[in-house]
Amino acid sequence: MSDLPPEKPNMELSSSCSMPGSSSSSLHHSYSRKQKSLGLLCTNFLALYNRHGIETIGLDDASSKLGVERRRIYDIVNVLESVGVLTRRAKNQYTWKGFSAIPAALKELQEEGAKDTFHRFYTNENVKGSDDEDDEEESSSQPLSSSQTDTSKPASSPLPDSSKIDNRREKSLGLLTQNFIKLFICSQATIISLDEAAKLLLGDAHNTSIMRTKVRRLYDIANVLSSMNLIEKTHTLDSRKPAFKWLGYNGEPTFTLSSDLMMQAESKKRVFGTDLSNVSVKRSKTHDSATERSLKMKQHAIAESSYNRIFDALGSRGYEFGPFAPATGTYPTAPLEDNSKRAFDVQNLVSDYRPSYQNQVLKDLFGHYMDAWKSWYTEVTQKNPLPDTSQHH
DNA sequence: TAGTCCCGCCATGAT
DNA sequence: ATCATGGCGGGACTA
Repeated sequence: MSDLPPEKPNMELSSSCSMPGSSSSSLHHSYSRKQKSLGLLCTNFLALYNRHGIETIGLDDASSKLGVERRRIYDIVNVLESVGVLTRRAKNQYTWKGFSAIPAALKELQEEGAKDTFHRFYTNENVKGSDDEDDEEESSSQPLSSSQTDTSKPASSPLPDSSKIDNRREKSLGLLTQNFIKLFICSQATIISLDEAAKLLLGDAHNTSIMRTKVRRLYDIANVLSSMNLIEKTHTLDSRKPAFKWLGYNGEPTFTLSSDLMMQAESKKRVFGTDLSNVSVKRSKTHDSATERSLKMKQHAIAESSYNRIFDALGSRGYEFGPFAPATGTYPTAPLEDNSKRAFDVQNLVSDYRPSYQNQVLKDLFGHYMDAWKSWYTEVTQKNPLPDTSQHH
């Protein structure tokens, strides 16, 4: 008893229509999906915990501070953990590792994917109209030990259970995230559409249903990975289909609480005299220049292993290979703007359970933001003379 | 219309 | 049994 306090969601949508114009429910605030996106939530999550002093994170704490159901926190935490940013410490508790842990995690994934000639999709399954072969194991740190790769089941036995757990783990968001990332760092692919990724990760499971689900999951993953700036949304060069480009770890980006969250705090209590409305440290991002550094781990030519084979099999239509090292900012294509990034609609949204903490936390954060921003700006400015293009007066 | 992907039911694992 | 996790997919939103 700690949940479901505020409201009992009946079925149906509660916040009826969004149709502007007619009707006269409320003044504004059309329900916007964006402000509830996993990506935005992740950004807020990081803004909240990505700073010195944070050592452990409680799921309840995160849940209440961010004003979302626990379920969503699990989603975020799972993918963050798969990249090393977090580690599960105990029930309800995670240890913050920070972005500095990403490089090592990526390297491990890279090696992991390189070796281990994925004997993936030994194809076919049997029984059950649904197939779905996904091997790959691994998780933390172990010198390879293919663990218990079941697959020794034929014969007679409805499969006891030994592999039942693996089955679950197999479909976990965390593992999916790692495999998704491996697709990029263990091959020359630079741009991959979620559709292709799903196909690749699945063993060619034409099953539409499974595909759909997998893709949904990939969207979730892509959103949080995007908010960390590890990937970025674009389109495949050829077909204009939406896809994601691997950016790699380029240093830790700056995170800012979504304005609506800030607004909540502000409206509740103007702690700060001046208006912080125009702080918008946002917009920075590491847009273009990010490319080059990403090939950091690209020098491993080992990739030609099984992955490439898979890519071949599917035909190289969708992806964007980058066999040549993009010397310096060699962008294969136009930046594609899309800067829309996350949206910060500042409207409304006052509901929320436990408004308590907010103020306090946010207050803290602001100090942090300013610092973070300043040091970031300084760093960037020094590292790169910043010829011009600085839209700051 | 084709993409996105939020929402929360409910199976499953931990206690 | 209760509580913690987290698959999963219907179908509402968006572009």
